[in-house]
Amino acid sequence: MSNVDTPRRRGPYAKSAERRRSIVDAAFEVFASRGYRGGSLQDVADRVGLSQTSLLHYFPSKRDLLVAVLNKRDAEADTGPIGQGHVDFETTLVEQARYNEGIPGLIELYSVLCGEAVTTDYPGRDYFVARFARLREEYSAELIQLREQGRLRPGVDPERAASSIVALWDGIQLQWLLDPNVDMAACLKDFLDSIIVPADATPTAS
Amino acid sequence: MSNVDTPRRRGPYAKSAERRRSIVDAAFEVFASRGYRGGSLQDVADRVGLSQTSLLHYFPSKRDLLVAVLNKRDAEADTGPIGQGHVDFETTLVEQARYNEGIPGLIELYSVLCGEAVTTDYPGRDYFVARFARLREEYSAELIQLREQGRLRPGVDPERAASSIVALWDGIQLQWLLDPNVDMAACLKDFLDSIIVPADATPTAS
DNA sequence: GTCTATACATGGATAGAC
DNA sequence: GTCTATCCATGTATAGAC
Repeated sequence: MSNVDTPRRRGPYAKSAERRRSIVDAAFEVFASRGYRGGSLQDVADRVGLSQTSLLHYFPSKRDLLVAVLNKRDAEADTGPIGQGHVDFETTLVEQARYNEGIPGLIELYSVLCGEAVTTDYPGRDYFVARFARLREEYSAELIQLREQGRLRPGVDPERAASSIVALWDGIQLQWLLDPNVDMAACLKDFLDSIIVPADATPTAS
Repeated sequence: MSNVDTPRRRGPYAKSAERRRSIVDAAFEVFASRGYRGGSLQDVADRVGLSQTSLLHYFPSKRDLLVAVLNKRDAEADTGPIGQGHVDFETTLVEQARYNEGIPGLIELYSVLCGEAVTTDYPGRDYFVARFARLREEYSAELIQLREQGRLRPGVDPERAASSIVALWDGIQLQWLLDPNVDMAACLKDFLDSIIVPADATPTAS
């Protein structure tokens, strides 16, 4: 609110924010490799070089830390290969998938927490429910738009196809984590080609 | 070895086997709703009406119990809608998916443990690695067979398609668990139709 | 802000009586 | 086979000194 744009005070505030960032980074790694339930605050604290209690000074509870980690995940996932220029739906997704192969930690975190999300009393459940709902809507809207351009193959249901894109992506990540030989991007591309007509196949002119 | 076929002794052995079964059943439920790491032996013991230490008499460690649960999962998953008569690859899969909607516990267990499987030092990791490898081989073989029958659509790569079938299935289960409105079987059918020509479309005669 | 000390619960697993 | 008692490790979280 006040003066976020003018970082006049370089004092404790800046340091505190940095601390928080490094804590979230550490928690990200811990949760990715051990899960939320399996990871401990002590693990996180050790990586930051802080005592477990000091860590709780920044994040009052483990749950709060998870929320922060999930937010960071969103931020990192948005940092895709392409900036904001809307190129092509299919191209964007495939490039994103290819790009993700370079950041296995992100995929690991996602897959682990997503599996845990279906358990009872899980703090991150709502996050995944909302995420899935949002992705389905977004992709569905994209597909409807493609249909209007005559690029959606006949008989394809946008809603179901949107669910399937998300599903295929999530599922292929699981396989890839357990066997890196699986070609995530290729699988995704094959599927997208089966429901979408390539852009250069129906242009106005060539 | 000795006389398994002749259940002469109805004594302690039969009872012990029954106990083991009920313990595995309870563990199945506990791991399904809380995960392996989140579930406790005490939870399991309480459901069976046994002390936690008595439970360890049957399964020396929590890890052993997980193995037993995973084996039970295989057994239950094999108990599909169709017996053993090989009808049609696509039909079999879709009916299996539809059937699974009636046993959410099985799906929940699978999804949770599968997510945990990508964490470090997880006892069930090998199980899932092997399972994925086997499914990919099986499906791939089926698709190659279909190709020989001229029922595989042109341009479809059997290996990748096999991976994708498994991936789509796993992923759609996750979504379904978090939102029952998602139509698992329909998504699977759509995808299969996009790579396989329906059986009644290329028969010898009609 | 950072720490030590500690509370308090829960976890898996063992020893040994019955 | 089943239990109680117990061990020992680990977990999250709090209190309070510095």
